[in-house]
Amino acid sequence: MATAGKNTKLRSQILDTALRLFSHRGYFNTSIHDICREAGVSIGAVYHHFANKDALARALFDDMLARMEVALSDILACHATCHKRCDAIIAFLFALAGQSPEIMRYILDARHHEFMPEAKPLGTSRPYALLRQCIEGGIRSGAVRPLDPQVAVEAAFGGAIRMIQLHLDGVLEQPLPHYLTQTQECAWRAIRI
Amino acid sequence: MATAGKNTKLRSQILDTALRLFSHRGYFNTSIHDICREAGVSIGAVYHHFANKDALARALFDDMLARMEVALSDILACHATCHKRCDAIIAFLFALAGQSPEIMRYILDARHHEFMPEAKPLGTSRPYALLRQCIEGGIRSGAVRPLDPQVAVEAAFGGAIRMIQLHLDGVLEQPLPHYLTQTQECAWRAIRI
DNA sequence: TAGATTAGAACGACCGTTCGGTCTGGAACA
DNA sequence: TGTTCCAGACCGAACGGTCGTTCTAATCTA
Repeated sequence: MATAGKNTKLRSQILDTALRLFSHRGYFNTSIHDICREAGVSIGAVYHHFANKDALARALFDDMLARMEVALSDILACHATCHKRCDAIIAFLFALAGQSPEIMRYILDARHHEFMPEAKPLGTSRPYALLRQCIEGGIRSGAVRPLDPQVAVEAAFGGAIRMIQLHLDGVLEQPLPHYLTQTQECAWRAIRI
Repeated sequence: MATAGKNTKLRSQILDTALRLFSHRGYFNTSIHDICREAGVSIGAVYHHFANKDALARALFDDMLARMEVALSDILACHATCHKRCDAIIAFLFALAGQSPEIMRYILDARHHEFMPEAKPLGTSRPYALLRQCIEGGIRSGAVRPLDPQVAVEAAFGGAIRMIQLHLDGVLEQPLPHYLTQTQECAWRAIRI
């Protein structure tokens, strides 16, 4: 059984290696044997901590989403206005993409439903709900135009997310922070009153 | 050898089936045997028309990109101002996502570098270049603020693309056309002077 | 008939998973 | 304290199945 609570050393070694390999080669191009070789861990250890390959990927995904949720909650708590919150969220996403591209790639790039059949799409996740909450607050306060919330969320953060994708694809000519101010400005102009 | 030029009946049967299966189950969850069964075609036929599974996926991808390029060129030719072009492009993308979700899914959803190692990212494709050309024209004419072109492209079309992703994930509450006007409006406000 | 096309059995390689086993630390007992 | 015992942690060879690909023969077509 996967001991969800206990964080043994091997368990996190496995998760770290899996994140690296999954995000670089993709889920289907990474075998359990690969993970074991790279992590210096036996096959038995993997199957001791995780029910199977799917469950390993899912544990990783839940981990990433949980971290993301904490960070976003924090931002909402630290900033009062919708405008400041949007700017801070985009800055955070850019920073995360710079520091931990593997996390970003795993969250954005992977087609999770291909290997986690019952996985909900990103659009129904808790972090996404926080983005929506941020925008809906702006609409209520009159800072944001009375748009459909889904349209407003994507208008506000879609550009930033796409910029991050370009960054991860190595297509961007400049380092990511170079585009931060303009991206924030466009995002706010798209939805502001 | 793959007879790239000749369009035999079987070849397009194979391509159609591959598109359907790839876009629903994903590349790695679709075997050549699956395609043969569904298309009512023999394995030999597949390997007569395509060098291997990768090449089949690549042929499909090139096909889709070519169609996309034709459609976008057409739009640029039919509309004079940047504003009208942006609106028309978003309307076209929405229409395509509604009529041929499989094409859209295959282009947007698939992680092509996972099975086409040397594939260029979408950000370097011809259709993307056309989007950029549209925006750069707007900047030159003074209709669009003098932004970095990459930021402006993503600000203009990122929201629309994300809305389409939500639609393909089945997360949208209303049918896609319901969101068209607001999406166009947000896009233009993000970049206009 | 020559060449293009289609058929499908067969093969080898890989991959996820299983399972019988070893090791270790500490609880229970004398 | 010394001994026994056990459960959780970890190991890795082996298995069964699938998949991409090959190959030879059959069939069509011009």
